[in-house]
Amino acid sequence: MRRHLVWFRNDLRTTDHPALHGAAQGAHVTAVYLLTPVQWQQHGLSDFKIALILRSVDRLSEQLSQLGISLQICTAKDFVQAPEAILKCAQSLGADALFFNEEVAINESRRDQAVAQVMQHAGIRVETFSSQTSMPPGSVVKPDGSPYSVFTPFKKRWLADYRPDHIDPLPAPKPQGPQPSPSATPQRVGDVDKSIGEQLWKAGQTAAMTLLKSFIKTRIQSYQASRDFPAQRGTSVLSPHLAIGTISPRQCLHAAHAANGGRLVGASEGINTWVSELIWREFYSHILAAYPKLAMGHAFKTETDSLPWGTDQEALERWQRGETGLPLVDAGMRQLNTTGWMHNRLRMVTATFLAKQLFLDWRLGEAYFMRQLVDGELAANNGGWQWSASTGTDAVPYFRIFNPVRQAERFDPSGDFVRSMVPELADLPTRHIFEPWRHGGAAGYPSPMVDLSEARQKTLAIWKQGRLLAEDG
DNA sequence: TTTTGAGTTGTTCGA
DNA sequence: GTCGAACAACTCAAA
Repeated sequence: MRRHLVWFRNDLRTTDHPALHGAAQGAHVTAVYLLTPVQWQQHGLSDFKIALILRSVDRLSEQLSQLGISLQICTAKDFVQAPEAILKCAQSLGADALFFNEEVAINESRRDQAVAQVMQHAGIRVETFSSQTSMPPGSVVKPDGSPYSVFTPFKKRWLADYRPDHIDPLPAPKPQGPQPSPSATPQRVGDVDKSIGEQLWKAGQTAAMTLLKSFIKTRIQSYQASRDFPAQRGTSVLSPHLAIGTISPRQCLHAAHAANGGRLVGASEGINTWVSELIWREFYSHILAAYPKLAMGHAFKTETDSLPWGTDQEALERWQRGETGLPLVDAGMRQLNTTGWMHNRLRMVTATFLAKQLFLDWRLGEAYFMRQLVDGELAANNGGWQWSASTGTDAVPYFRIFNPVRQAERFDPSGDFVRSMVPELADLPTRHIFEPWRHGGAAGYPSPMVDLSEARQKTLAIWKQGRLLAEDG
């Protein structure tokens, strides 16, 4: 019987796993997961995310074991060492072929090309699949084959190209003989303990599916109305699972459409809006695949790279610690620091604050988010930051500058979210809580690091000047 | 090729 | 308090 090796990466599940499904057709399957601690460190992957990955690999190992599949856990220093490690594993198993799902990010696809080369050299076939998005990057294009750079036409095309078979998730393969005992990841990798965030972030595909089902059953209908209020549990919070692949976007779309009688049209506002958010994720994956320069620190709008972005380390650290003196900004940053996750509305508020009120380089904010987020994905994080900084595809106009006080009044009207994250402000009445400096301040809480009105004027002036310079050539 | 319509998520100011 | 205009034109996508 043929022997196939499946390499698991950002797809830590057994259901709707094209590579696993493909490998199991008439062959004996073994699985491998490669720990790359140095790569994770260099990439600035968050401790929350690393720990969630480790725990999810353990769950995966158990699931695979029930299917009679053994999961080998190997370690390589970084991506440079990856091809050799995978080859060794394949050869020791006598594998005929290697199966895996593709990743778009630049380092990952370089690594994968190197692996494919090494394998072919050794006479081992390589078969790749796509599952990070529902529609593979590069597949949703304009009639002339070029990529979309504006979301709305992309979404229209995506919806027009939608076919049920894009959405129907694949089953887990049938069990293949006796159950091997599951292997486990180490308790610590580098400085990271596997139990970090254990209470917050439930690992594995079963937890992900439970979360999806409860969201579809009880919250998706009110998603549109409640998604912007960080004090409410209005969003799905499935992003950590999507990031590490304990659930697939197809499974999410399938569940959303099943809740609507299997149809796409005529869904409720809640379902439509949530599906739209999943399409945003697909949009940014397409964008990153079409413009690899985005993964190398370049703005989509090239001319914005020459704006005088700041690098003030002290200002950056105040923002990072959540000590800017602007309550909603600080609440968002502290939510990120303590949980690894931040509500979408606050990602916009804190990102806009960094790029437009502090006029710090948006790349510094992007990198910090990646280093902290449990759900960090290069494509979506970069897309979101460039949107906020007005440097990206289909970005917000440069003069659209969120005012964190106004945003707090609109989206945290009771002040409860700020109170929950910023204990220094917990005793302030709602009418004082968003601008404590106007009411004598609060013990232990800093005064605002910028005057919002002045900062806004300054940013508008810089952009106007930048635009004039760009026109001059 | 030209034309036309449209573009995630805001804020401020003055009537 | 509410409302419309200004912010700034520009680029994209499709007919």
